Amino acid sequence: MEKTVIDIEPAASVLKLLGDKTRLTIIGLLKDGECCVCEFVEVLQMSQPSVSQHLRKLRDAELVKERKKGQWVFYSLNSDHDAFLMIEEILTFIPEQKEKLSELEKKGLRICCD
Amino acid sequence: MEKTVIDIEPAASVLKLLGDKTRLTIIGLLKDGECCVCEFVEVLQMSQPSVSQHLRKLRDAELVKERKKGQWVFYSLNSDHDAFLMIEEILTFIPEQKEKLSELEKKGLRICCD
DNA sequence: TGCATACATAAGTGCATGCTTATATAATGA
DNA sequence: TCATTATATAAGCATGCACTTATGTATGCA
Repeated sequence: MEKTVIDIEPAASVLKLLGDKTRLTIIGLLKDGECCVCEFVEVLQMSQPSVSQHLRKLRDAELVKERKKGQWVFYSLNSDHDAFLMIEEILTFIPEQKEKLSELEKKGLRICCD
Repeated sequence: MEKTVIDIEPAASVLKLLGDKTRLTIIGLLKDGECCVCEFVEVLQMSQPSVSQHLRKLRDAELVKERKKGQWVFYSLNSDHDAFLMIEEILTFIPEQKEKLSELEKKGLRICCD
């Protein structure tokens, strides 16, 4: 994929969205594939409405896509976004988040979403 | 320089600071060398106190260093910061800001600070 | 049909943020 | 010494933001 220059204002908007611990963790989790809302709630140890509201911001900015399957909604990174490469690059600087998901599995809490 | 992993929380803090049009522009300008406050004021077309307050946030986070020379204060990127490499990487995705400085010079407004 | 589950949305609240105006500090130069 | 220039800081204000609680919506299943 070709590296695109992102204007200051949209770039700042994306960075602002990433500039929140919760959302940065969400994006970090999505690096390794899609997740459903209930997984975020478990991993982040936050209320469901709070998580939903963060996801809405990310979706409004089109940083993530949603896929509905049954009663679940799966979120994933939107690789078509202008800032996708920048986000991927940023994610190389933060710790792997998928470990949190495997811990979930150990606890048997990743029961939903299949 | 060795690439360091930055924990989620400090990473989010840095991204939050960059997630503002004004501060992102300031950091972009500093990529090409140090600038003094009056230059920022001219380039950004903002009030001096507002610029100073943004610089203070960047300085409090140690993203930038200051150097006093006469009545001027020159700011520069702090290459010792844990997030320096990440910031440099992010800057490769946004437009060059130094053009704004050369425009200043054309206008003869980069008179101070020598 | 009715209940449970997964998720979204709305409304309210407290705190953070970015600006403005006014003033302080510090260096320079007449 | 006094005015000027460069910068910082303080206080006030309007807006934004992240949370909570309460409720709405949609799907699945007995």
